[in-house]
Amino acid sequence: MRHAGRASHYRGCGDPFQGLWLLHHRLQAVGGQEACGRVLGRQEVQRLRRFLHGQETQEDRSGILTLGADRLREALQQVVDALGAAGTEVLLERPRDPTHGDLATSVALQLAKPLRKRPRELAETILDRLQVPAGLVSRTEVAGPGFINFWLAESALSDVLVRILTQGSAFGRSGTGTGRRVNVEFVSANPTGPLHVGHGRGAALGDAVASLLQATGHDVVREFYVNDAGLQIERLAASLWARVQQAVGREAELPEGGYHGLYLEELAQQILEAEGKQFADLPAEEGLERVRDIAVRTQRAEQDRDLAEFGVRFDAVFSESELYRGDELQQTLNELEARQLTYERDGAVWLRTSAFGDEKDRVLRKQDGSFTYFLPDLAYHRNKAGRGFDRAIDVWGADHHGYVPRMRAALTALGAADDFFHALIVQLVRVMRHGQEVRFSKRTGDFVTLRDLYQETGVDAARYFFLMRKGDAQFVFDIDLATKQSEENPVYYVQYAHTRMAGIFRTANVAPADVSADGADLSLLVEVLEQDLIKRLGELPVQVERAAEAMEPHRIIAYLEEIARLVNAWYHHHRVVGVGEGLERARLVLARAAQIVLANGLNLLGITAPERM
RNA sequence: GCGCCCGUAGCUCAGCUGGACAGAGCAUCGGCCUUCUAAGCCGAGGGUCCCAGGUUCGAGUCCUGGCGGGCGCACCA
Repeated sequence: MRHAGRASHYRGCGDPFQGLWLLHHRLQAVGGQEACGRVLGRQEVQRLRRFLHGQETQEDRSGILTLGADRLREALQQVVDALGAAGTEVLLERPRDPTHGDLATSVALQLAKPLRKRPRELAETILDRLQVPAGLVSRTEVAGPGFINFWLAESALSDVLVRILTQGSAFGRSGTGTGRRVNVEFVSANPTGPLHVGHGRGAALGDAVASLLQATGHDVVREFYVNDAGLQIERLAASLWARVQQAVGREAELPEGGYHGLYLEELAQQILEAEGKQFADLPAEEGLERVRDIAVRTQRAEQDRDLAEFGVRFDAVFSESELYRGDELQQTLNELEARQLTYERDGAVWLRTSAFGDEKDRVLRKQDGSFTYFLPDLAYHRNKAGRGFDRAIDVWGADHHGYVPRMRAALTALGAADDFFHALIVQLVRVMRHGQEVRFSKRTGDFVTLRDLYQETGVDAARYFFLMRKGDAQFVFDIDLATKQSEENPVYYVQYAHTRMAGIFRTANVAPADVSADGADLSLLVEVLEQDLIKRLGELPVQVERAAEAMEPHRIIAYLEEIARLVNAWYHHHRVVGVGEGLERARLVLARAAQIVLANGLNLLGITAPERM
């Protein structure tokens, strides 16, 4: 096991050009439309839709609320630059404390020293000079040591809802990574046995990271690498052959370092049933070869089945044996030699990885003339680069983290860009059941398989649990908690919020997809919970970008739990159906937006968003 | 011995890449189902952010040194 875990109803403004007027103002984010409410005409919606669509690839990245924070940031930046601090980048953040506004910046604090001014005075100066895009901000203040806080105008909020409903399942996507080709390699379990819980964590993480990268515009290939050559496979074959012999009553011993798992005994039985008892009489050499092929095929098929049931699909499966067939090992070696990066010592061929940041040089070809595992791995990653990938992301188990520096060093030696190779390290999983740790070990045959796990907990629960923690944190999987179909189980919380939105549409007798902002007066959404929820819903694209950049899916889980909490609270305190036509329309829009965000987020993680539970 | 990761509430873990009083879930205690699913909502208690220095206007976050836990240090894969 190399990679272990590897609008149109008018409200009486009487202006025949209201639609255009509104549109213009919305696009310019000029305020003053309060008197006209925020009733959207159908044309307006369509034009806004086109506008939004064209903007998709140039998303703002700084802001919390998508359709405006960026302009505010730029306005601030202009003031800062004019003050003679051009090197300082203005950052807008959402304060933790809501009494500090919707957006805040600490530039005045940062600039106080270099400009030799008092932070609060500087903040006032910045505010004086700031040309706040009107219609976006309703209030500003200087607070604390010199923070500048902004409160968003209501119109900015309804823009968020329109945007979400308009984009639908595409909401959350962006184009940050457009044009970048990324290979995400994960699981990559040896075909020597069933996938275990550690592989599950790698599978959930790799798949989610791949989805995050796709959502940000990257061109992604999910790849599975099969170590179908080498010592482990020989041991597997020898183990299976021994089991075949034992199954016909002969004395046979498993090889040293062999595989003791029950699955090989079962496979031996199946082989004999299919091939007849005389199979055991084959000459050892032929028997071993037959049994090796059967073992690898069988194990791969089972792994694929388990992964498919777990909801993971690979775009490519790459076999180590392809490298041998294509002579790529030798080519890689030749290339390294040509670059004079190798030398011979003690009868072995070494690679000067230490010249590229590794702690010591590494052997490529052993004394006995055979290659180390390092060379095929190198050749494989060279192959990835050759296939045109800009980046190669590998999900590895923590037990291989020490392998990262030499891989990076070797790839640098081969001329790869610094950011070409990136290893995502996944800590091994400990499994608890009934308060006791379940040990698993492939060799002793005593372990919890991935299949056991998802059959017991369900795929959604298993994936959720794997993803709710940072990959490189040690993690205890509590089977009892994951299995509980009750409020104690965190998996259902987010799904339930989604289900409740679906319930509203059932009661209202509308198809969710038919809910539209057209004709809805979104200014009626005045409740605190509603406004908080809207602000947070608008963050999805930013959250996805950040999670993709950090390659940390657990951030999406944390965000979704926050959304679910706001949704559940809103649901509990405010009714939608039967509260009066106008308000009901507006709230249906909000419910739909919430449903979209929850569904998009869950789908990104490979978790279903059920209509009913 | 060296390297990497982790150390935050009783437990499992977040903390938006240095911001304003440190959060969630579970567990504990109290309240809420004639109304869109109570798998829910509202509230309470609970903290030396491992320790000690340092950088900074500001540190859970960055630096150094300790302590504790995991993993790794092969001509094994």
